[in-house]
Amino acid sequence: MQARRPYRDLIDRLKTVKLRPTRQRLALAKLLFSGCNRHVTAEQLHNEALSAGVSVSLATVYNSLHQFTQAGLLREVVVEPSRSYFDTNVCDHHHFYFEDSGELCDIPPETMGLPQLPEAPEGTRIARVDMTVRLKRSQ
Amino acid sequence: MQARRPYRDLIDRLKTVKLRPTRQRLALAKLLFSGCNRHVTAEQLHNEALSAGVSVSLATVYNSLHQFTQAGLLREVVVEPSRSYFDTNVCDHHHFYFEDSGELCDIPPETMGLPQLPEAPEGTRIARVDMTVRLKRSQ
DNA sequence: GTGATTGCAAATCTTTTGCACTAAA
DNA sequence: TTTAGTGCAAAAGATTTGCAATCAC
Repeated sequence: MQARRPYRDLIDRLKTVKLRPTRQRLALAKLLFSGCNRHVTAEQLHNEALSAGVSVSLATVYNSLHQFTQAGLLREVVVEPSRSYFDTNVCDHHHFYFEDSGELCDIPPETMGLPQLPEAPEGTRIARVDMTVRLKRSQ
Repeated sequence: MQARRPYRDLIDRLKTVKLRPTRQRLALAKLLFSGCNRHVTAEQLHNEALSAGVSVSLATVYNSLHQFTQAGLLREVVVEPSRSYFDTNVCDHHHFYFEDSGELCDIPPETMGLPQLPEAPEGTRIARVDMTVRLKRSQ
């Protein structure tokens, strides 16, 4: 049933967060949100868009990624100095980071207990907890 | 007792990790290791050195920070895209990150239980676990 | 139409690099 | 003296910005 109006859902999704469904945003949203959860860098997404025949500038990719993040559609993950990943899974969860390949991957929540969190210091509240389990090839 | 040979300990510390105790490395080591544990960026440390009347180039600060890190004297902490912090506390521990000020601070280990870790995937081993509790001003 | 969005190229910021010079052993 | 370390200035990445052209409403 979706076949006849492939963009309707994405358009609604963008409108809901008050972003105009432009050609570029729609194409990027399609790449990001039509399949499984993903972890992408701006550069990767830009290349994917170009490969898919969508002409978007890298600046617009950055803008869109930040707008999507601000709107709660994406989450920014910092694991490396000087390269940001954007995660389409915005639920509470943590990451494996493969140091050898630079690949990022969700940790299935059921494989780890909830960490016992410390209290937030006076005058602050916890905005988010990020945990990264850094992996290396064994031996 | 240390007063008469203020640099002896630092010199030994550098020699132990096979780094020549040059004027610059000693000055940086002094700033980093003479007081309490610290979290600094390259830029911060460079400014401190200049303020202390030690002439060091920023390139040398970067080199030294990485050499110290490789030698296990420091630990690199990634909490922000495109800015690295270096932590003089190399024991297992986690961080509070004050998003408003960019300040980084150790979480006292006794205030949080050890998280139950997931198994490392086939063929990998856990190199390190980084947890960052991101804080915002409350209300 | 009009205000939001885009693309481009230039600017910015952090970090790294190449290489001649200097200093530690 | 010999090799490691330093400083500088230039290069490299990733990201951002300014602004005229374009597009969604």
